[in-house]
Amino acid sequence: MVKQGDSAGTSGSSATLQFSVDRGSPVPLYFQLAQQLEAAIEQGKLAPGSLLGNEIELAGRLGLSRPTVRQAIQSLVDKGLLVRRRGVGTQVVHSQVKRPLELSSLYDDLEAAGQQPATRVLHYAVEPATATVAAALGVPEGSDVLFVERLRLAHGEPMAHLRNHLPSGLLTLGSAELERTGLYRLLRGAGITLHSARQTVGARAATAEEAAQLAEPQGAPLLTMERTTFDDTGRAIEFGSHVYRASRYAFEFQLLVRP
Amino acid sequence: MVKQGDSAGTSGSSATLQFSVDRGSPVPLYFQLAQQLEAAIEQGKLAPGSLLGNEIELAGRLGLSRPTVRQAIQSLVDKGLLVRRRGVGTQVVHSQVKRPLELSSLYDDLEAAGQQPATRVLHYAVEPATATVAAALGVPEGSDVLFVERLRLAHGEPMAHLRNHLPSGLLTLGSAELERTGLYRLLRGAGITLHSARQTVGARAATAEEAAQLAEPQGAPLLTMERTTFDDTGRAIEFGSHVYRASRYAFEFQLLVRP
DNA sequence: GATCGCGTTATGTCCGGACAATCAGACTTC
DNA sequence: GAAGTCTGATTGTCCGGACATAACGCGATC
Repeated sequence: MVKQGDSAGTSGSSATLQFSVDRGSPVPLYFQLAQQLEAAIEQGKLAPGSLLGNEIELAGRLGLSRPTVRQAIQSLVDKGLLVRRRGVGTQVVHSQVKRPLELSSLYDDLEAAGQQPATRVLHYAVEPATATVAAALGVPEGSDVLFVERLRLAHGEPMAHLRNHLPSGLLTLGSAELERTGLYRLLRGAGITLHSARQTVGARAATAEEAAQLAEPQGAPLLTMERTTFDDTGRAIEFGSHVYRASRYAFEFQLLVRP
Repeated sequence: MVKQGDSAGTSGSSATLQFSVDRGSPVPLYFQLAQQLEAAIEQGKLAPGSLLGNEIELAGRLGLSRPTVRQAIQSLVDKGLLVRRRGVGTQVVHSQVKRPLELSSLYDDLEAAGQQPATRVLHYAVEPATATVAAALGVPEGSDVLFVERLRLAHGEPMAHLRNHLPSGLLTLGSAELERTGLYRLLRGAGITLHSARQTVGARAATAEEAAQLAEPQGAPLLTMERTTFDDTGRAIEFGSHVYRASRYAFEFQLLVRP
């Protein structure tokens, strides 16, 4: 006797959904499937908690091999969208997982939130590296580094004060480009592949100068972040030392537990 | 003609290192290899920047198949220890990558740093959920939740003020256990598998009460963190609202770019 | 009626092979 | 001498199968 006993009947199980792959496309098959699964999850076509249907049957239905299907599923497990349970199946996770944590610039974050970001370049010069900067970037003390000081605005109001040091000769970026977009986008555009970053987030009271720049009362609490970014060869690409108005900004992120 | 042309001869290449797997062991072969590779990297036996040697040859030398070797390598790539380059090979990354970001409690962090953590339980009671707490935990407003308020000390000095809300009936933890260890360790010990968390990190000035509890002057900048933790079924496990002395504590973490 | 054992079902691990895509360096050509 | 071209090396993708292992539900047993 067939009855719609639980959620499997009402909310779309994968058996009812139509996935398809294009073998002529240059994009890998597992990636095509992963994209379609992710889209189905985001659109609610795959209900949270619902089973995905077993891999071997799904592979047969799509004309793919099981390793390929597994690769697609695994990539979504790594993103935290799916959970596998041996003997049970693969389930869509309930919670609202967005992104584990992107290496993104403040500019992109603000733009994505529709905050109309703008940048004012306060300082732009090649200077000898101080001891702190040299240690962070792994270059000799006194060697040339590009020092950029910027004020980031949203809706015309100051949000953060950004100080960045970059090894000289890494890329040629002009002051004009920095007014237009974020630093990370410029780095990526220059063919540099960002790999990892080491961050420290803290808080302190605003100095008189900072208070004036950020339109905050003196001694107001500020959120601070220091970050050193590395490319995939291990070279330090950038050392940033930023302060944010705590009244206007907070870091928000998701993190996953490695199984 | 064979000459030791470059670094491969001097710094330990994988060809000279002896890896071995035990087929009788219940631990997966790819995991055994991954552990040995990771150990070799951490001990410097595999120099940063050095090539790992091609997969197919490594597989043959160990008596494994290429997919198994690839799985081992892939797990280290995910950890950020290795970088693969098509047509070139697999390289050991230079930088000091520790951990992408663990879902750890402050207690464990302090203990690992040898800071002699201690906990003072200020409040411990089952109370009806407020609107904020109910929304964070996904339970009806007014339903029973366990409310725990703690003061965390390091070397006998106050470090943070921790407020946690847990859905009632999830686990039975006594006030005594909370004095002894961290909350996350207790949760894991109760068989709950932590999956993901949503965090917000900000800063604000200390209230009079907080200042007194944390031995800070009134209005001193504090680092704040709000965190909701979920298990792998998507249930909210815990909602925490914490403040840290900014003069004594900062969040430090590594993050990787998803390729 | 409660407990134990067993089979079903699903993922986890592993194999051996095949072809394609890409990178670096040597070679050729202008 | 500088530019483009070819070639070898190495990872990326994909296949089809095999057995192991864990979880759940069912029945049989006590």
